[in-house]
Amino acid sequence: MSKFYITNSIPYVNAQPHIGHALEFIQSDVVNRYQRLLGNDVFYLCGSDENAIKNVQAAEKAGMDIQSFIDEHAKEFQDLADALNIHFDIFQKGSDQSHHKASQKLWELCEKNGDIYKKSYKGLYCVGCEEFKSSSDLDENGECFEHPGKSLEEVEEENYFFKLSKYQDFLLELIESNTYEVVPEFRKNEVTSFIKTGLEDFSISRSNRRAKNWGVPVPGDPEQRIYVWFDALNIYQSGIGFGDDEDTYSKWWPANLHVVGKGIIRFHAVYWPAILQSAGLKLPKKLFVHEYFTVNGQKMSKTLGNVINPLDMIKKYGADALRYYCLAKISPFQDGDFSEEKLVEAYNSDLANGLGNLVARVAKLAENNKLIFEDQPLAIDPDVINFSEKFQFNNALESQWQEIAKADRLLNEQKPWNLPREEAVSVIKDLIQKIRLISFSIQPFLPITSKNILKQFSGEIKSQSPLFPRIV
RNA sequence: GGCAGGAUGGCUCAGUCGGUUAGAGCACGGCAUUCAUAACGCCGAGGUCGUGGGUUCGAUCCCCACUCCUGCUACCA
Repeated sequence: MSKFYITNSIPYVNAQPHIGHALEFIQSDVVNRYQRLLGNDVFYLCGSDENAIKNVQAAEKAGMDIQSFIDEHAKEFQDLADALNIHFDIFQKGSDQSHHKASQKLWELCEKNGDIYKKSYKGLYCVGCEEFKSSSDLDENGECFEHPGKSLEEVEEENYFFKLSKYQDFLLELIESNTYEVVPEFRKNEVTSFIKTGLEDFSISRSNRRAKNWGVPVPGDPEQRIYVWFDALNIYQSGIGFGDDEDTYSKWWPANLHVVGKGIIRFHAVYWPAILQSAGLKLPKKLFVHEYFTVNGQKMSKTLGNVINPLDMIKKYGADALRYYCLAKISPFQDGDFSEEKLVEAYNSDLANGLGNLVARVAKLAENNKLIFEDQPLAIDPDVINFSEKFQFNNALESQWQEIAKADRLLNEQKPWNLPREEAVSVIKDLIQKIRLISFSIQPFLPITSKNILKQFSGEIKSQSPLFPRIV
């Protein structure tokens, strides 16, 4: 048994969770549960990035004080996890004092190593938005979209920078050698080609004015706040006691796996290991990068109004149905499309007609024969192990659905309902064990369903109401 | 613009280190049928493998050009 520390990425809590968050929760939870099933000692973290300026702005817009605004939204993410039957060992909030301390400690370690220095930052400041804009935020006239006609001011301020450039060779070697492994391969290539274009130091603080006095104060400089990434990534450490509970920290760190969406790969594959190396801390082992959902073939966006609330889907179809769709019906390494129609299609064809129906027919046969099943040993199917190790959740499930089809065919061939009792019982017992093996193997994917089936197929077996009633 | 990846039946994808009839699942049609949730099983229809050239006895797979899509090309996260 070895320890396994896995992190979900840290959701940004300026809005409600959408179906994309559910996707990542589900994927990381499968790894979490799979590692536990293997017998490893697992710690599973999620948290919330709460120190960003956008949270402050979103709170102002909502007319709420920042802390309540953030707490409310963070709660929504935790509720989503609950609804999906996901249990984080910790949900580390960025506004928590323990996290503030941890971030200041990380800062001090990097500073001690000479990797933090002050430099002036020049940028275009929009008075209307009260924030700096990059060229991509501006229209063809060089003006902010929300405040056309107002030209931007060029403002200069002193900020602290992190010497990322110093770690260029180190990072290239780290990623290329898979010492810190980026999965899938094409994302790894993206990272190495990015590193090869040359790394520049990046800003890790903001003036209090720009930060609106929100966030973690820079140690020894009360005029500045630690800026987002340096702080947010550190939730992975503060959540396990960094700077506070060294025993717990040293038990779990480094992370065996960070799970992230493609949008934040650079921060995890480049900034983060550099910061840790600078601080003299251990580096994470692996980074799994997943893709995004489109909805009915279109990008999700608030303006299109096609944002799907995963809680609605769970209420209507159940957590395992949503889990199944997210895991089986899309490739983890490609954008997948979500639509309620496709969810229902998958539900009916695979869960109701496939797994659910097989369980129902075998249970009824067992009941008719007054069969008592004595437990036999269970093991994870080698295909499931093989695919799960590579995060190919879709292939893992596909392999088990082939087993389901095989069992259905076997039933049709053997026709135990026509056989004398003794022969029938032998066939049925064989099928029961096959179903139990399938259920056991899909436990990380569909935990509730798996548990229900194993419970039903133990001891005296009775026919029960359908696991997945067909949706008409 | 540069780099990377993709374009295969209605949908989602697999595949061919170039070789007689290009596969699967879903959806669809037919047959059969109860142990089962009008479910399972069997059978079937459905593709000029993005476009135009080239190499070859032969290309969906190799080469060139083009079109379209996606990602990356650093201080919004």
